[in-house]
Order: sequence, then structure tokens, then C-alpha cells
Amino acid sequence: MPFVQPAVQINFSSDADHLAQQLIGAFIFYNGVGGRIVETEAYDQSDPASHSFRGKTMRNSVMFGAAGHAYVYRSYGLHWCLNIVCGELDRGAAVLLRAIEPLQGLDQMRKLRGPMRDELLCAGPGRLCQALGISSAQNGLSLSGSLFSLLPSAQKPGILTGPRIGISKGVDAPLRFGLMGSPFLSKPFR
DNA sequence: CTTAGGATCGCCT
DNA sequence: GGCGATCCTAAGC
Repeated sequence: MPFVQPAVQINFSSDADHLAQQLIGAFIFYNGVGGRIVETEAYDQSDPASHSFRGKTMRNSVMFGAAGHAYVYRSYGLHWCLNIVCGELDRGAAVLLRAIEPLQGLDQMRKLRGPMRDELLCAGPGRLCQALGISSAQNGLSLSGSLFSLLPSAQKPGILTGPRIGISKGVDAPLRFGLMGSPFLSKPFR
């Protein structure tokens, strides 16, 4: 089919490192609320910083399930964090979504997050879950179902790479990725 | 602008 | 019983 752009789609079977970069510039919506993914981190079972490092447990069981599903966990007893499971079945790999550029459902986000600059609405894993209304109720949902939509980036974006944030093990691994030039990152890259 | 402390839950040792 | 894949506020410089 000449002149038809090949249907680039997100490959959830990729390893976490690769999917985390594929997701930069992609669009995610939950119930019509969301925007452009500008920051991700990769985790897999070989990684001491990963929830899956010590094997399958009650909390992380979704991480060992089918790729393309949401793994949602509670962080510091207060916040929720959203991951996308990837790789082969039972591999325990996932990509943490750390920041989104808010594009759709701004009113809803502002309602859930309270008054603040738009740059801060989804700048952090806990913040973006609050803005999109994500909690444990969404744990295990498919990203290809009717509630979530995930659309690939139109062009190949410039990607920044750096060490991950807020972890105590595996601190040097360059597994954090960001959209170059985005003002919606949770923290700058250096 | 940077830093320090508190909130609060569930997992794993 | 300890400690997070965090965020917010307040205080200091």
C-alpha cells in the first residue's frame, strides 16, 4: 500500500527500556482525560529497584501478567502510581508513567488537583494519577480497552535520558526518559 | 530558589 | 517494625 503511512503502534512486548522510550510523545487518556506522555521510567525483574525484583506477590501480580495492562500501586501510603506492563508474560517488567502534558479534560484535572499552574497538574507519578482519577480501581485494566486509550507519537521525538528518581537501589541506571524541551517534566534532566 | 518534615498505607524482613 | 518508584507546605537564604 504505497503512500499509506505504516500503522505505527505501541509494542507492549518490548522490554521496559525500549517501551519507556516508545511511550515518550505518545498520548494517554483515561475516560477522555489525559495528554502527551513526557516522562517515563523502566523497571524489570533484574532490577533491584523494581517491585518485581523479589518475584510475584499479591501487590505486584499484575506486573507478571499480560503486557499492555495497568499496574497501579500505592506509594508512600498516600499516592497512586501508574505503570504499563510490558515484555513477555511472567517477566515482571513495566514502565512507570511519571509525567504528562495535560491536553484533554483540563477542567476535570483542575477539579481533582486543585488550583495550580498547568505545568504542575501531571508533573509526577502521584500527580498524574490524581489528575486522571487513577487509583487501585484501575489496577489490571487493559490500556487497549474502552476506558483507556493510548496512541503512539506521530513523529519520533527528541528523548532525554537520565537516572531514575526517588529510588535507593539501582540509582545509576539511565532508565528515566523525558521529552526534550518539555515544561511538564516532574524534574529537569541534567 | 532550596530544604526539611509530615502524612499514611501495605508490603516484606 | 522499617521503609518506600511521593507530594505539599512552611521556613530559610
